Amino acid sequence: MGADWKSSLNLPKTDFPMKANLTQKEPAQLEAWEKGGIYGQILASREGAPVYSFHDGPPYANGPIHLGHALNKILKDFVLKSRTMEGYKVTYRPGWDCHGLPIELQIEKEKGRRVREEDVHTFRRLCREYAEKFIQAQRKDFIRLGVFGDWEHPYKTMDYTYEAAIARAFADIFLKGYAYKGMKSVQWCVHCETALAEAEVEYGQHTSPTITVKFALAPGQDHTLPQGLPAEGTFAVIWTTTPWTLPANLAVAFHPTFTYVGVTCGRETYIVAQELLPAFLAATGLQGEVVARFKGAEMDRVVFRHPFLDRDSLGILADYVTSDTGTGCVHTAPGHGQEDYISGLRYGLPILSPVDARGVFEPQVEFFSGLNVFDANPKVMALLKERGALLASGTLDHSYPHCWRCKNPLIFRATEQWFVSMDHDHLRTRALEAIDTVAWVPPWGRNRIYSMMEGRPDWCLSRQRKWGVPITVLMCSACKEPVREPAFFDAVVKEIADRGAGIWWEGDASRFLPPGFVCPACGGASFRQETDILDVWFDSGVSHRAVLGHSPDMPWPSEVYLEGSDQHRGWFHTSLLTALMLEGAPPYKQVVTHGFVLDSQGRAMSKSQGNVIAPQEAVKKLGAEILRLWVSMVDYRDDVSFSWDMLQRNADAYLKIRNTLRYLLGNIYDFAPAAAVAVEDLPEMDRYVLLLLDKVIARVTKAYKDFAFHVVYHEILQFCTVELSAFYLDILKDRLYCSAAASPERRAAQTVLYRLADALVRLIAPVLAFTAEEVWTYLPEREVPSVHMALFPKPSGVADEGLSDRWAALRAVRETVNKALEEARKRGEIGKSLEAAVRITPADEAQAGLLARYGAILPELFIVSAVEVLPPGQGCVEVLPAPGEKCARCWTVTASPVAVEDSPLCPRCAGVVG
RNA sequence: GGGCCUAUAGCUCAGUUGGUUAGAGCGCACGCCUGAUAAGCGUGAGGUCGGUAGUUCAACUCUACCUAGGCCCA
Repeated sequence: MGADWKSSLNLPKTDFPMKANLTQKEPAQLEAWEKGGIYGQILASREGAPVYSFHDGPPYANGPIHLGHALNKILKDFVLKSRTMEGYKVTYRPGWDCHGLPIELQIEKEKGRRVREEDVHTFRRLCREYAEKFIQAQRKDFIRLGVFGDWEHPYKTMDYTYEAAIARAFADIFLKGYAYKGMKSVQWCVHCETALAEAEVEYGQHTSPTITVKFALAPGQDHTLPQGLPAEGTFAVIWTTTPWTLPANLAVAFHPTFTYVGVTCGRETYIVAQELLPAFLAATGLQGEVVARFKGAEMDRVVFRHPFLDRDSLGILADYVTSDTGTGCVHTAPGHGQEDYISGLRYGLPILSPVDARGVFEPQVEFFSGLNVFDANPKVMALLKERGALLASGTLDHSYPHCWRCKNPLIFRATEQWFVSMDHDHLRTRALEAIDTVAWVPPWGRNRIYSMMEGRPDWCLSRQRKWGVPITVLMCSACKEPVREPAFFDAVVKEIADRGAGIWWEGDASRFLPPGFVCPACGGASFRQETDILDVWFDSGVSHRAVLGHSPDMPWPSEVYLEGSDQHRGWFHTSLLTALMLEGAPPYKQVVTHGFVLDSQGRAMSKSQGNVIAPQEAVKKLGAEILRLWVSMVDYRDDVSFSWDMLQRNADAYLKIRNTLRYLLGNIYDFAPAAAVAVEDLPEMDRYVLLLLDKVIARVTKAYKDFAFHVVYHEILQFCTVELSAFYLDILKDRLYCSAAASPERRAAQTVLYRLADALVRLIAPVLAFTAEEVWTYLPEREVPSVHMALFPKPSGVADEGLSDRWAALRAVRETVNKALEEARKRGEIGKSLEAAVRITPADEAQAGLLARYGAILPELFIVSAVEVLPPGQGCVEVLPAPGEKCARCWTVTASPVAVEDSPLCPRCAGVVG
């Protein structure tokens, strides 16, 4: 037995645990951060630094957070932390969207419908409490993810000050002339006498009457008729399941590309889609001869006559016309159908809807006034029959919308609503131009929002609901003109700021008018107040104004908006519109979007599919850090997959990074940065590694800047595994362990290890927020108490001078040697590589020159005991058992052992211990 | 049905303006080490680049269509 040489080695030493124990350590770290006021400290450390304005898109305060929320907030945290480490002062004030239908519905479900109807103030209080409850729950979960921010002072769209900002924004838009009152067709329950949102509609079987009706071609057409179609005795034939909507008929729609025929049956000629001709003939029992054949496009603006009213009905074109039922000619009543409404707008038709809230025809309606619409169906049919316009009738069982509460069938009814005009002050044009001044990440976002903006109708702001901010408009009872008195709005907004938007329902809003105010238009002194509330998209759409521009740390506009790609239609869209109306410029310079979280099969997560994974569960099982690492791993610009399997594999990657850092820490336990070796005095391999580090620093910091976090992940992991663990650190072991502790060569290695640790911990900090902080406390020196207050690493600035090329060539040789060693190992000739000596025949002079130049360090580089380089030849590597004796200290096989204390030692080790 | 988008090894990503045998890490298999040890090292096996048709001397890369999936709209 030789002496205990192991104790003479400088083996790694660190208390930094190999096992992360994240699920236990993270809560402790969070507590420490909170106790130390980390967020405030970071801001304080950036006093006077340039400001990076960041504005949070508010999640809806309804239900616990899901993976999509986690993805979004973690991405935001990457941005916040990385921009901070770039040296900016970044304030993060999270927000919540609180008003709106889903919460109303939830309260109605919990407390019953009466609550809403009986007392608006109680109802609103319940909604407010509900939202607050989920804000607290979501806030807790967001904090748990390691997201830093001003969680004590988030913005909530139901805050009185925020509600006042909404009302102010509406007032400004209104006073600038963007808002107008118009008609829109909505789903309406005649029993509940209310408009219904899409979420309140239930589809169920319903039996409707069907009628086939002819519309005569109007005499004296401006249009050239298709060839073969008689100018007289010709009819377009429509088919409908809602006879009662015929009094509101204003058009007949044709599909522009369908083929239509004129079929002559007796003295009359009927226009129907060719494909539906057999069905038409079967239904009517007619027989006929096709006399004309033409495209639907030819019917554009051809005029027909209403079957029983003294009114024209315009031929129009529409893509939604189908050829599976009916006749291919579609009865169009813009006041009674969604598609009809759109067509009506396009053709400039009035939105006629002569039906009141109870579903009763208004007095001016000929034949049917005072009748309930459903009761009117048979009467309409009778009248059609009387006029000879009814070609066929029957019934149809089909899916039809019903009220989710009273279960009665719904109707479409045009009602008065407030709109934002897309044309006022060229709003649409300016929006399109503004889109091109914004940087969209990924770039296709530009096209997406552009085409939406290009095609969208006027923005309907009205909601016939209670949980929201009222449209604070007063209208003259006499002439119906809205009041445009600025003092009125000032008074309303002030009152809302003090006591909340509920004040609108506290009696007559005329109290906000200046004393003695009369209608400027007619002199009337009596006013009626608007009862609608604002679309919640308006609430969040003005967040830039409610939140930004009030303090120097959060200037308007935001540098970036970062949300899911669905927000091209949502928040990005509405925010842009409000900003252009209010400020004349977009509220963001850059828009970053992420995709949706899908399951491992690439399918959407849904309760019905049972493939939902909760972020809370992932945090509980593996820790927030692993979830954060997952976010950084995937390319979020597409949809991202999530599965336990993936997360588990990610935990392995985490351990690789963690262990690499642990090894670095373990080998600098006796190193003081003051003892660092100057870069120019470092061995070439050490300088080469610093060069590699510089490249990683450059690539990673650029990736952060470009929001390309998955590049960060892959760069770091690649660097830790390939460059460090498998190459540099493996080779360095001999030097670190066996050299004299304070020897220049060991100090050189430690200089590099320290730099590596210091740089890596900073580079990973935005992603691995917890682990980086843990590592930070183990560094021998740190200029700030938290890694999150630190800056990204500066490059060492090592000059290349051919270094990377030469070392790339050396590493190629190393690979060949490894293959040869593996073969020898397979033959059982060696175990570990130190048992081997290699003999290299270079392939050419160039390689021979390279190997000659580095001859002295080749054994170290290959981790073998001896290397012999022969004259250039066919390029091969031979592996032989290394001749000599195994050094008892460093395990290298040495040809010239020295006996020290009965042990054979290599000359180097003999020198070190002697 | 329309708009936008995605599809490269089991997983996550690379693949520059079309140009040799499509790369990496993880995972997997086999082996080594036992002085990073619930660690470390080495070697290896995995892909007809979603499918079909086309443009081209040449296509993972360009075009069209199809399939599967996602978001938004209807």
